[in-house]
Amino acid sequence: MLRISRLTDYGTLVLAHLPAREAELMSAAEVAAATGINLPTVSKLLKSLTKAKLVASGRGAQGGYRLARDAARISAAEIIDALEGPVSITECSATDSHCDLESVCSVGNAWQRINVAIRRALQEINLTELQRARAPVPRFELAGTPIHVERKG
Amino acid sequence: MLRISRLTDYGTLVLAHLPAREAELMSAAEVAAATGINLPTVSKLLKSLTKAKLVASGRGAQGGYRLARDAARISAAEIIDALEGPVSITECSATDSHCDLESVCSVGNAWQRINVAIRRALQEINLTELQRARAPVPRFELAGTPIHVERKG
DNA sequence: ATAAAAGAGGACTATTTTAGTCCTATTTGA
DNA sequence: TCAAATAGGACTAAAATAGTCCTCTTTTAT
Repeated sequence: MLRISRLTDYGTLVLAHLPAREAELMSAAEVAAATGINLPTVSKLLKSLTKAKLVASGRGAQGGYRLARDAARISAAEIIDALEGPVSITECSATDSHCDLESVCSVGNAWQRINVAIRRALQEINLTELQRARAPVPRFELAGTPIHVERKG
Repeated sequence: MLRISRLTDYGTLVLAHLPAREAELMSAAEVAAATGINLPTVSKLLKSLTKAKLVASGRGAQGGYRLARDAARISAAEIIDALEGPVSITECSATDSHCDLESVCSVGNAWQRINVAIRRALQEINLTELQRARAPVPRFELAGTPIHVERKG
């Protein structure tokens, strides 16, 4: 449930290894070597991330990639959107369409609202935080009840 | 993305239509009629929900289903777990295993921590709230920054 | 007793998503 | 002008999801 795809996970790893905004470009092959992910896959990810403007690219010899902005200005939500498209938690909330069950759907946009809330939270998490493997654990507050999230093991 | 499956969405709808804890049982066929979902699918959902103890069943003639507890005591997290299994946001966080990229994975359990946080939040949302189509919008607070989530349109 | 109504459980198929690979075109620097 | 790169997209393979169906057991009413 509530799963991001493996490619998005890899994509985050790729982003975490990329040179900073003003630094020298790094080729897809180098990124593949650094991350241990297959070159074709890295290449595909970098293309998507470039199209989404999270990554800047240079073509030709000595070409390559680097972050398009400071890591602190790249959010988890943007990474997900770039690699999976802006899909929502349920199908009918995704399309904002009228599904067959509409007339009977008392649940309606409950999941939708949850989805929005989660997405907002994800917008507050940036790549820098994703890079810090042991960063302080996030805290969510829902409907006034603060919830502290402990580390797993 | 962060998507729940369509079956989970349907499952929530089914739950929302089920009689309360002490009420009379409702057959799968009746639930199917009430929700507009195919009988085989409703049946499958109800079996899963029963196995997960969210729903109580009676067999034989006059048999059927009803909620096993008050709607207020059934959380969104439980619904997801019942219908999709306790899968986590990323693969390696799901298995707690050692993936090939471990040595290089500076991202590590960042998504994992996010996942835990989201799950905790989901535990605070109950079926009653899911039933209220226009309930007050949830608020998340992440890492000290309160985020208010407006209604969509 | 027995038949009918209902759920339990699981096997199976089809569909859809996701992942991964590869080919061709374009750009750039030496 | 050649080689090193990215851009873009087509294609295949694998996996997850959805949906259907069959058989067995339980319960109630006749």
